[in-house]
Amino acid sequence: MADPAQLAAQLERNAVDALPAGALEAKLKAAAEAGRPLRVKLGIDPTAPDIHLGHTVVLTKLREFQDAGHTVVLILGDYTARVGDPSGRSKTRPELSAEEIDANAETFQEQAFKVLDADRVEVRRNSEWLDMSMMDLFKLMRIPTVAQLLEREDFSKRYSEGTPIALLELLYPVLQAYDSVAIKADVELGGTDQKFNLLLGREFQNAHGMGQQAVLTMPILPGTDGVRRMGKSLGNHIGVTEPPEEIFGKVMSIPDDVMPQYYDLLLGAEPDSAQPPVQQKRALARAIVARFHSEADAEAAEAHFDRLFKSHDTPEDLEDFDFSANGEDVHVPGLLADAFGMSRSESRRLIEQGGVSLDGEALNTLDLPASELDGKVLKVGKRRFKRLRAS
RNA sequence: GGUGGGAUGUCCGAGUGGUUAAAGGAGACAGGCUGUAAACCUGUUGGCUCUGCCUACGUUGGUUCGAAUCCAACUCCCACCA
Repeated sequence: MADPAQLAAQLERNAVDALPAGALEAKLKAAAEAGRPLRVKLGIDPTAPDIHLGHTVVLTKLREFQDAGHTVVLILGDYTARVGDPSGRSKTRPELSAEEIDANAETFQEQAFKVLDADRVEVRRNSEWLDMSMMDLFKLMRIPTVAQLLEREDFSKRYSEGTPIALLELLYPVLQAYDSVAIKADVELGGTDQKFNLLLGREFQNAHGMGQQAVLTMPILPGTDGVRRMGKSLGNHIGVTEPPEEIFGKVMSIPDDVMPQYYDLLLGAEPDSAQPPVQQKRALARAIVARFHSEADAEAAEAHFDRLFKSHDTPEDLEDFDFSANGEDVHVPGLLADAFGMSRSESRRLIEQGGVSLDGEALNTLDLPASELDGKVLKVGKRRFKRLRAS
């Protein structure tokens, strides 16, 4: 095992906070001496079914711990998901059903293993210990004070703005902090927005007379809009299970100025500044696709991208859309609506704006005979295609 | 429990009896430019059998030729006081 100081420095690379100073190194040292692996905690609430690149920032860091011989304790927050983490939120989260959460937890775990080494993970669900009696809960609720909880930026902001804060939400940090007690965490990782919760975990461990975890916070990856944090509900995410072409395309659409962050946080590398920005971004997109799929997929995705946006060809394997030809003219807005899942009014607008084409020719009529449509490529906007088949 | 304020389209937010499918902004989408970047210009942004029709301003009912706008009840939210 490497020298603790060196390893600590390596593990703290690109972390925003490593608290308290020197704690990680001390933990590593103690572990090395005792000859036991550290228990490194990450809690994820399965509020959405997919893991996106934002999640992988912290997962990648966990992987580094694994590679150094430590154990990752992945907590699927099935119980806390029902509470709803208010971190960075300005509104109360909607309530999820137990079934949704369960299904999400399944896929989450599966997808997390795209980054983590499955052999060195202990997967737990926090319902195992959070489904406790009120008496036990009361004991936990004595630990933090209201002032302490309200100190948190998002709470204090909501409080002073008059945005409602459910009592339940105030309880969230308590539950997460108790997770650390339950699994005896040595280290806990999270996004910078988790700092308060992670630190509260230390306090809880102390109150339970156990060693306090070291805390490591990672930067938040911006979404494809380059502004807000990546999140599924914000519609700016790139999911790790998305098809290669999708990932490639989405990466190509991020603003240039967040490229260095993507490089740093996802690849642990820097862009080749000798190259023009487009080339830097292509290399980034290739690397990300290769990571979650394969080199071959990355190449194919790039070729696909070029076909679409460089040579403006249609993709090679596009989906068929069967429409019924009954002798009468086909009402194109209806066809579009059925083929692409939009409203007829929306289709009509797109046609009027020249956003719809048939075999590359802009469409300007609303009704066409089936023979004019059969076998042709219908294109909507820049990237939605279907091949029409009369039936 | 008392008093006062509020609920408008994806979001924010104007609008206090008629020309309001509802100002403005954001976002989104489409077209131009381009590197599916940014910036910028233009257009669109409830639905439909689309030069018209239907549905919409918390819910229900009422006043009126006519209501998002007035009245009543109800639901929910916020603030202050207790």
